[in-house]
Amino acid sequence: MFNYLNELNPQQREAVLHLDGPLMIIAGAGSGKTKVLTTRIAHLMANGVDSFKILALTFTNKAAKEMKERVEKILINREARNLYIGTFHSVFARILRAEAPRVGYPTAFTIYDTDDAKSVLKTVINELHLDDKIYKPATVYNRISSAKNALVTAEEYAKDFGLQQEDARANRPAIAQVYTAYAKRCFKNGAMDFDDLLLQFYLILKNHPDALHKYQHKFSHIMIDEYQDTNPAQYEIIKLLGAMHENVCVVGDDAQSIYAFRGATIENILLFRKDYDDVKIIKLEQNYRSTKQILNVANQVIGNNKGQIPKELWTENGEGDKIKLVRTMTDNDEGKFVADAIQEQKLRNHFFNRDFAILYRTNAQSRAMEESLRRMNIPYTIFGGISFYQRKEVKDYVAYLRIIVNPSDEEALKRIINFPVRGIGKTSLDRLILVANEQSITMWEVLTRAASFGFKAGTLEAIENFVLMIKSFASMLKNSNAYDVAFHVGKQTGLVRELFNDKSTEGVQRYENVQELLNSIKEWVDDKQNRAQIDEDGVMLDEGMRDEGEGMREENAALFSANLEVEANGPEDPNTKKPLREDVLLSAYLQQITLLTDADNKDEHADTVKMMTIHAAKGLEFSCVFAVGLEEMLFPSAMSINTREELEEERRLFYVVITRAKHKLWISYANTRYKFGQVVQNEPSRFINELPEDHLDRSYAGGGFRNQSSGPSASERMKGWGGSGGATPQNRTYFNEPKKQPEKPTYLPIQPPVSKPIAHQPSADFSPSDTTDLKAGQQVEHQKFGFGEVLKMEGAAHNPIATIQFKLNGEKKIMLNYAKLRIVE
DNA sequence: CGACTGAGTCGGTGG
DNA sequence: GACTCAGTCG
Repeated sequence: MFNYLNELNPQQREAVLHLDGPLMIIAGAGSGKTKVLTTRIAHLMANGVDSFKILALTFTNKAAKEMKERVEKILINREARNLYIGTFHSVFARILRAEAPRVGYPTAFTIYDTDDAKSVLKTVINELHLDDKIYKPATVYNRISSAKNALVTAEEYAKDFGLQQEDARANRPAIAQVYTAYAKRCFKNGAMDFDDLLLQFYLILKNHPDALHKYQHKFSHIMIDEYQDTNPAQYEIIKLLGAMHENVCVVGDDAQSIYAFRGATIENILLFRKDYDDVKIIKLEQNYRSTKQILNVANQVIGNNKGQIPKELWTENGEGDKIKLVRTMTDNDEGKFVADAIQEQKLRNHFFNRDFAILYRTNAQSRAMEESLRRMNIPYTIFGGISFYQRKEVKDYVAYLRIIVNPSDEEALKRIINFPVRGIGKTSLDRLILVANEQSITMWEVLTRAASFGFKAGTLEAIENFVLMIKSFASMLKNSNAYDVAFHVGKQTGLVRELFNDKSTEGVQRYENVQELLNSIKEWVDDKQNRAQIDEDGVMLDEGMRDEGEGMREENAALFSANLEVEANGPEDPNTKKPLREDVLLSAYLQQITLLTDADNKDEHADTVKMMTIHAAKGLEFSCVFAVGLEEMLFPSAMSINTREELEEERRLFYVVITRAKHKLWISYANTRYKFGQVVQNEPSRFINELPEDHLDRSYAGGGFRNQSSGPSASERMKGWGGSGGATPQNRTYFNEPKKQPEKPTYLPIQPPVSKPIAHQPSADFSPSDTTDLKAGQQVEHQKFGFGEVLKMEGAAHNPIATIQFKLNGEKKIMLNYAKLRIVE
């Protein structure tokens, strides 16, 4: 082991050497925070701390992964893999697999993402007969989320006079009811939302002394990254967990606190000092990232905020260029400028694509950038926006997997009950929900006992087949790993085949996405199995769950899979088959993917220009940064200019974007910009005025960059050929655009067949025939389309579809249940 | 039942 | 401009 301590400056070393007792590290941007954290972990282990007892919590999977890798690099032995490093959400989710039954949840509980949660909210809002124009799911979701982040349960919420008043003033007096109903429904579904992962864990620690005791012992040393981003729930949990050893080390930078909107509070930094008797405080102020010019600008900007923890970042790095201030006429010109500048820098200074980042306030701003980069043939990757696992086709597939692991999961059930079509339509679904609510049972229970609720014969048969199918999948859980189950499900349901048969561009993409999903499951299973083989003691300790004890684990594994079959096949002899190890089980996989974000699936090392929001860029660094859209109403956001607190958070955001840059920084704004399809004019951001003049290069700001081209602008020229700028999720990572796209829109899409039918006067004696036995080859007459010949018959028995070649109107697909056809011969 | 269409809406950041 | 929702039609 090399002497890692030599790599540190005095402050960093001091932080690493402080092994026991509370420690707070105030780490300025680019001051080597991750290095200190990882070195400290290594040092703890070198000094005899059991690697299983170290807990490190981050906010992103990426940060967790990086930390793991860097610890592994320092340590030569393989101890690093025993560390408990992860995001708050993933670590707590893992613990909850073992502890959730204490609060009445199943071990294989489902984690609802934001879409699932909003969908549940929509359901309960409707059931409460509230107007969903006023009680918008998104708004209500945020409100409930804030409550949970502040550890306010539905009960407490309803009792809190202040909250009731706030809601009344906002014309949403029934939020408390919605919260209660929502919580109840999630519980019934065996599902937790993101915030529940914190709230429920907290409740368990608070109400179950033995659980608290267990985890206090389990984690002798705790480290928290990005401490300024913690919310009260996280704060309280850390406080509980750390209360026994008091070996809590937090790292944060108040200047980079940008997550107040999801409940984070800087208060936690102040509170930390009060919670322990002697908190060691260390400041890291030497910046290793940026040039002097950039750092000076950053320092000045943040100086406009009141109440910062005093610190002054400095650097030994070179002077560097001045910051380039750019003004353009339109948002499209802004994009064009950025693309040109990237091209120029690549040629002149030999930068790679990967050296550039375009950072913006809102995701919507990516479009103008994309268009110009595409036009210049510059490869780019957009981070943020819709995650792979949120895509419809992927989510549908996953819904099947969810339902077999947790049949109470109503959201999953609703997605797939009639997909692919199996004759359980909206009417039947409504009925099902009605019965479930009346009887206070889950939809799944209604399905399993459908016969006793008087569904009509056809529907009943469809339901019974469906139930049988799901049960047969569930019976696989016990003996098969996640991949085998998933593969089987795809095959049996016809999901994969259906997508395969769709040869449209989107269809092919969807098929590929589903293949990708299967690959990811395979990879996950293989990875887990490989890791497992390394352990000699045969105990599954993968991510540090060893202390749970073997008995516990098997019990869990049995529980997961038993869930369904108990009713399906009767209790099984537990001795016939050994239960599968927990970590290759489908339920574990499902919980994990919900916590993945868009960024976790993309290659950050690819040689592409990176585009993302400033929020998403926190913790990252780039040689060249374009901070775009510095306009009033956009940055600062129109919604954040009413209070000092809000405005200061926007300013911190500005500070964050400046400090992402290592060598070169452009700050740009446009005079006009499209918003909701309309042009709006904006003033330059007030933050521009806070930039120190002597560090600015204004040669692009005097209107020097105008709409200089004589012809129509890039975006205008691109209009009309397809794609809304390529912002579709499928092709967000874009490599060398094939040159098939002409400079001018000479290509027009093929016109779809004429949609208006050529008039046909029905025969005088027209009367619809019984078409149940219609066969290919028969001659028919259609009320509107006229005479034709049946080419083929397809579709399910309850919904037959005929393809008919009409003499006047060409080939059409006709659904016999609705169309009126007369059989001629 | 489901694909299509026109109208209406739009508050942003994320695990 | 993009997305969702209610209504229409085959």
